[in-house]
Amino acid sequence: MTARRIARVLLDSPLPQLDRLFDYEIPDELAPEAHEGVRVRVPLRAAGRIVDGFIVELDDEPSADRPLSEVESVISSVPVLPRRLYDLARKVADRSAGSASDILRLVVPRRMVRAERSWQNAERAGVPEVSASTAEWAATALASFPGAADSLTRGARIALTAPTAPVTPGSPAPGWVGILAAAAARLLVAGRSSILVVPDHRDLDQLEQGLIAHGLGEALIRTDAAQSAPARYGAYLRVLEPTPSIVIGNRSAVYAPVHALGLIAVWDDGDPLLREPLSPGVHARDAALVRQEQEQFALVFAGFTRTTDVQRLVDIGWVEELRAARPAAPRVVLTPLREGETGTARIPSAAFTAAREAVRSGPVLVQVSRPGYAPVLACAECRHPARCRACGGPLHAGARGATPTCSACGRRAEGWTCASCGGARFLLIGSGSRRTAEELGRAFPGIRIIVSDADHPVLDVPETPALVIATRGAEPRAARGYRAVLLLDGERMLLADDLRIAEHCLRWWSNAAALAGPGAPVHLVGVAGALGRALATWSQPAFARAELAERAELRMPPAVRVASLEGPRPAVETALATVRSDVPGLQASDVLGPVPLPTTGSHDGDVRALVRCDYHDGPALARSLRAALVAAALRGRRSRSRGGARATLRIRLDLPDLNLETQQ
DNA sequence: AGCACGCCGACT
DNA sequence: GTCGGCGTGCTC
Repeated sequence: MTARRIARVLLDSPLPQLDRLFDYEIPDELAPEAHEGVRVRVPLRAAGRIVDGFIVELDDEPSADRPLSEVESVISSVPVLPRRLYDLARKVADRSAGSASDILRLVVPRRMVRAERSWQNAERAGVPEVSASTAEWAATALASFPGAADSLTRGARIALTAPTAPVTPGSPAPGWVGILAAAAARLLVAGRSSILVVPDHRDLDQLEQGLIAHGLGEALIRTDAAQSAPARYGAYLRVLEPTPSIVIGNRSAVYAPVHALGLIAVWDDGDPLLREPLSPGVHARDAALVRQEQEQFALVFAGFTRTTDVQRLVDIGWVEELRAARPAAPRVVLTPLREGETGTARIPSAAFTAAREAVRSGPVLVQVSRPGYAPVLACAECRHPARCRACGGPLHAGARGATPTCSACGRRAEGWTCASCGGARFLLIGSGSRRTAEELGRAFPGIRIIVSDADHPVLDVPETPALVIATRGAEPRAARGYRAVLLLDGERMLLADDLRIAEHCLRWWSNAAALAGPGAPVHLVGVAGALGRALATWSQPAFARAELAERAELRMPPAVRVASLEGPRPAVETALATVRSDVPGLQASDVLGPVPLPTTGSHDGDVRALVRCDYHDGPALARSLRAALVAAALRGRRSRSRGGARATLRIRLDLPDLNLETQQ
């Protein structure tokens, strides 16, 4: 009996029933290349096709044991899936009831032959140098948080509120960039790598510029979904090199298999962009926490605000709070809105005066809740909301006198008449950014007006006088800070149908307030109470703690974990039965629904149920959901072949919210 | 997804 | 005795 070489292969398939390792024999001619971590093509006989996969491990076994198929070919001899990355993907997938290959697809780029060849021919860069001046700068910057350097080197889990001013006076890099850059520099000196995760592209640009400005460009690797496929693959090959580096990127960068990981920093973890929209929908914060359980590195959650998710970790002692030696806060002025004020009076006179004063010396930021001109229209006769004739969606106007357009389907409503009274005239309700710009333009003659929203974002504004009207999240940066910030429409923002709206508003306002220059006033208009006080006293962690206590009482996330199950009613009911018997800790009140899904076309007649549980029961819930998903996938084929509806079950774990309507 | 296998009824 | 339809289960 002779021994044969076998490979355990993870298949690149989204099918839940294939999410395990398959054994293949390695034919002699492939043996020299078939290392651990390489991409291979293997036959799946029962499926009658060839599929891609990764060799996760190698082994020897006697030939006679069982018949095995052979590895068909080795796609590339570069080991792109290190064992520790597979282990991480496995753990993250298990925690979220997803497939390991769904995680790895986000991390390991497709092979690009030319990029691989040029990387192989390029000279290996040595260990990146950190100049004495950079090391000294980093030490000084970190000193603004007593104990930071020690926490970073001992691999602590940290939550911190970033400074709104640059860490070095006069530096072009914002304070948050300075702190993250200094932390990465500190670890690079110690020969360790860092991963800095930010929500969007603009953050990435700023971070990249800041790192280069502080002399850390040599170690920098940017990973970015907007890169070309060869550039992504080239960057990934650099990440794999056995030298310390600083990887910056969006949510998927959290998995980067760098050498000697010393730090993962997640910036502004309340931004929804940090949650992967593709199944299984893992948040970068959760992925970082899982990773921290299997590797020894410092984990930093930094922002201008505090999410209830991170505050929960602080409260249970899993994450420690790192405080600035001299906490600096923007100068927030709570400005009430008097009854009966209309038009430009939605800006109270105190805020108006502050803007007039401030705009003489530079840019003033005005944050509004909605883009466009008039976001809502109503019948001038009966005041009923104006609706689209085709789909019933709400109408809005792009400009004064323009034909109304449906906000849901985009159709133009030529010759609109009111459905309830037949009236033909409508009123413009509310002010979007363009209408606000028009109003302010009249009030501030001769002052330049700049509008920035999600569709037409402006990244930077000059230091010259200007009124900058921006929707939340689209605020441009002003190099030396805004001379004043006006946060309008707070009341309206708080009306959104979202159970976490107060937390979100505090994040939007904090992020805008952080753009104010030193001593510049920030007017929060029309918001009082605990929320207004939290911004005014810059005490977001205390607000998050109070919010979390309320959520714990109501058994809402993040005090508990929540899963959603969607699909045809029988599939959801069957899965719920599985979950009920597998997770004994589940209370009857912890299963919500099933209720019919709003009909969106593709899944007509589907229902949704929510299941919530304590963190203690989370692993059992994830395992049970996974089993239900595999069972549904096997059963689903049968009903489909009988001509039945798609029997697929869709499962998500760790929803941010219980709200059934606003969940995507 | 796509293929094999096995059970059962209908035909040579 | 054996051909083939269809439901079921698996994929190294």
